[in-house]
Parts: sequence; C-alpha cells; structure tokens
Amino acid sequence: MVQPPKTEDELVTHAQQLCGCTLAQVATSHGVDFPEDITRAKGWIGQLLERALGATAASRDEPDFPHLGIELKTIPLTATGKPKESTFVTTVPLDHMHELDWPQSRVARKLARVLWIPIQCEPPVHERHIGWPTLWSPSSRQQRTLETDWTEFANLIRAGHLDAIDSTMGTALQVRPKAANAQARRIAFDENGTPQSTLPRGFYLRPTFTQSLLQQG
Amino acid sequence: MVQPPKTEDELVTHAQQLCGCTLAQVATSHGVDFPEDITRAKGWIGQLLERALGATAASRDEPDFPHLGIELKTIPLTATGKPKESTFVTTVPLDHMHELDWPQSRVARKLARVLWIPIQCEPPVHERHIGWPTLWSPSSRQQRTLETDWTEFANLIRAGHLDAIDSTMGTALQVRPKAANAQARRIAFDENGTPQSTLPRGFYLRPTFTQSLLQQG
DNA sequence: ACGGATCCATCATTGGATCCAG
DNA sequence: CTGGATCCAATGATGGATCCGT
Repeated sequence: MVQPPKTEDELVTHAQQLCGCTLAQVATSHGVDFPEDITRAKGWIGQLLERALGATAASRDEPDFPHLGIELKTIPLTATGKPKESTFVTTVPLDHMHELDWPQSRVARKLARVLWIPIQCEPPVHERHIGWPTLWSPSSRQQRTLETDWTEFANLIRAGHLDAIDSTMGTALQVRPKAANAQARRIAFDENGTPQSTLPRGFYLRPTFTQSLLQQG
Repeated sequence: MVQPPKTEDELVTHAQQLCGCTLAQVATSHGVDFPEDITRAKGWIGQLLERALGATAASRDEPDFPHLGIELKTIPLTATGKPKESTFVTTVPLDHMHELDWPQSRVARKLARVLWIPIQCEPPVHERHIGWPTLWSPSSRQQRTLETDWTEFANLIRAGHLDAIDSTMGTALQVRPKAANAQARRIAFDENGTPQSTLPRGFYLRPTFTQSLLQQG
C-alpha cells in the first residue's frame, strides 16, 4: 500500500521517478496482476498508476488526490508523440445541467489541476514505458476555449436539444456516448421539459488539445 | 436451480409442499449455506425461499414472479401467531412522488398480489418451520385503507412536508427510515421546491394489518 | 412493543479508459 | 482516423428484511 503524497512536490517527484519504468516493473513492485486480455481491461493502466502513486479512491466526486486537489490522467502516446485517443473527462449531467454554470461544472472542476502521465501505446503491455509527467492547469486561453465549448453544449442540453449535439462539435471538448453499451439509458429532458430516456454521454478532450498541453508543459 | 413455476397453481402447490419443512431442510436441499451470524444476515430467509420457489430475480421493478405478477414475502410469526415485525413494502420515491397516483404507485403495484409465507421466529434458525402459504390480493376495504394512508403520505411529501411525517401515522401503512445507516442521504424537495438531502424512507405494513390478512386468507 | 437504526447480497452506475468498423 | 460502441473494477443504490434501545 503506497501512502498518499503529502505535497504536490512529493507527488510530482514520485511520478518523475516512474519515468522510464515499464508497466511490468510497476505492476510487479505493487503486486498487481496483468489481465489475461488487455484489450478488455481498458482502465487497467490508469488504475495501476493510481495505486503506484497512492491515489485515495474515496468517492466519485473527489479528485484522485483530494487534499491536493489534483486529478490523475494517463494518456497513450504514439511513437511520434501524439495522443492515440481522446481523453474522457466526466459524464454529462443530463438531468441537472440547469443548476450549473461553468465554474461549478464537472468539467471545470476536473480539469482545474491535472497530473498527466504519458504511456507508450506500442509494444506489448509489459514492455511499455512510462513517460515524463506534466502537472497542468489550464492557461487563460485554454480556459476560454473550454468554457466556450462547454457553454455551447450546456445551452443545447438545457434547451432540450441533446439530439442536436454531434461528436464533431467543440474545439477542445467533445460530447460522445459513455455507456456500458448502446442499450444503456439515462434521463434527459426534451424541449418541452418532458423526461426522456437517452444514451448516456461523456465529455472528452480532443487529441489536438491534449497534445498541445503536453508540449506546453 | 429450481425452474420458475409456470402457473399460479404450480407456485401455490410448491409453497404448500414446503409447509412443515425446517429452514435447514430447505437450505440443504438447495445447497445454500447458513450464515455465521444470522442476526446480521437479515434478508437470508427471504432469499432462501426465493430460490426454493424459483423466483427469477431479474430487475428491481419486477415482482419476484414476473410472468405471474406475484410478489413473495416471508413473514415472521410468534408462537401465538402474531407477526413479529412490520413488513417492508418498498422505498419511498421522495424525488418524483408528483408523477404518481395511487394505482401507479409502487405500494399498489407491489401489493396487488402477494404470496405470504409465515416463518417461525422462535427456535434457532435451523429448526424453524415454514408455515401454510396465503396467496392474497387486497380486498376492497383493504384497498381503501391502503389508498387513504398512501394518499396522506403522498400529499405531505409533494408539499415538501416530509418532516411532518412520523412513524405513528397511517392505519395499515407506515413510513420509516430505510437505509444502510443514519448517515445515508437521498434527495427530496422542501416546501419551496428546493432540493434537500434527507434520510431515505420506506413504506412498511403494520403487524395488525398483516395479521388480519393472514387470518382472512 | 414501537420505531429509529441497521445488515448482507445483488444489481446498477460510475470512473478508469480503449476498441474497432466504416 | 474519427466517433459510436464498449469493457472491467469498484463504488453506490436497492431489495431482502430484522435488530434492539427506550
């Protein structure tokens, strides 16, 4: 059991020490088993690094390191240093979007301070190396971009026009399905305020955005 | 694995055959282990009889025997034939009471048709005997009593006066806490329509009511 | 003996994300 | 190579009810 880091510096230092390690080394030293089929254990790498860095997984409304206000995100990089995937941020609160403004939003709170840890996505899992961490908070410009995107989505959802939202919308943020499968259902409200059953959605960061913030950091 | 009964008659016949058996006999013949501490496994008897009678535990919104529309309830009887406890019916939907009228309510639907199975509450669990089953639907008079009670609760909850509800209210029905512990919280709305956090509640049947329906049956 | 408090098993939902067809 | 679809682990909520102090 790894102790939670007491300070931001302690966390960053620990993350830097992991740079260059393989996932096998980290898993072994923390007594974590490899899943039989890694393509089915999609969250495994993220959870491994939570353990390795002493994240305290208390409840879903807290960041990974509650006392530091820091969220941990692993991000898969190709050989050329580009993010292979978009990054999931949080679920879309379809039923009470009306209660929220941007500063109170889940997206703003999750992204206030993030420790990004790049991971290779190329060799077999055992041999993938951990990269150099970036502790990031959005710049003013990034804040504006995120707020603009978020506000556009929020307005459409509040107006009951969820069906008008499409994955191509948004510069940095994207709204896409986030569910166990296509049959999953969540409550939303249509333009008349009538409750409807719909596919759950999540906010994701586009690869272009995450690539730029890694380069900046 | 017991097959689900195909007809009401088949279910009732099977339940009648269990009359006189001890819980040990039933558990053994279905390969169910006794819990170490029965006072902590409060739902164990109910779940044992679900298995023994082939209830198909699909989802929470279905009765135990969905194709028959029948709910199964075990009820602990003292040596004098009185119910030892009140009977839990269903949770109180604090957040959307306004959508419901009596015929659509969880209470009315759960109690539309119930197979009651009495269980002794006296000897050590192994030796307790199963009693004679009663397949029951509310009489017109019982319907009226239940509807009156339910409507009183529903009106108070809709008006945001949950705090005015007390366990002494109701002739047949009762509203009491239903939670993992006293810290559990659920959303409700106060008199201004503002969301509030409150202790989850459940609807229960009073012992006097369940005693009378068993005698009638 | 009443009623506020609680306990276990099981199902549902969320957070960790990546998969993979077109 | 985008974006609709999906997968596992772990937490949270619900249904099975009875416990036990006052």
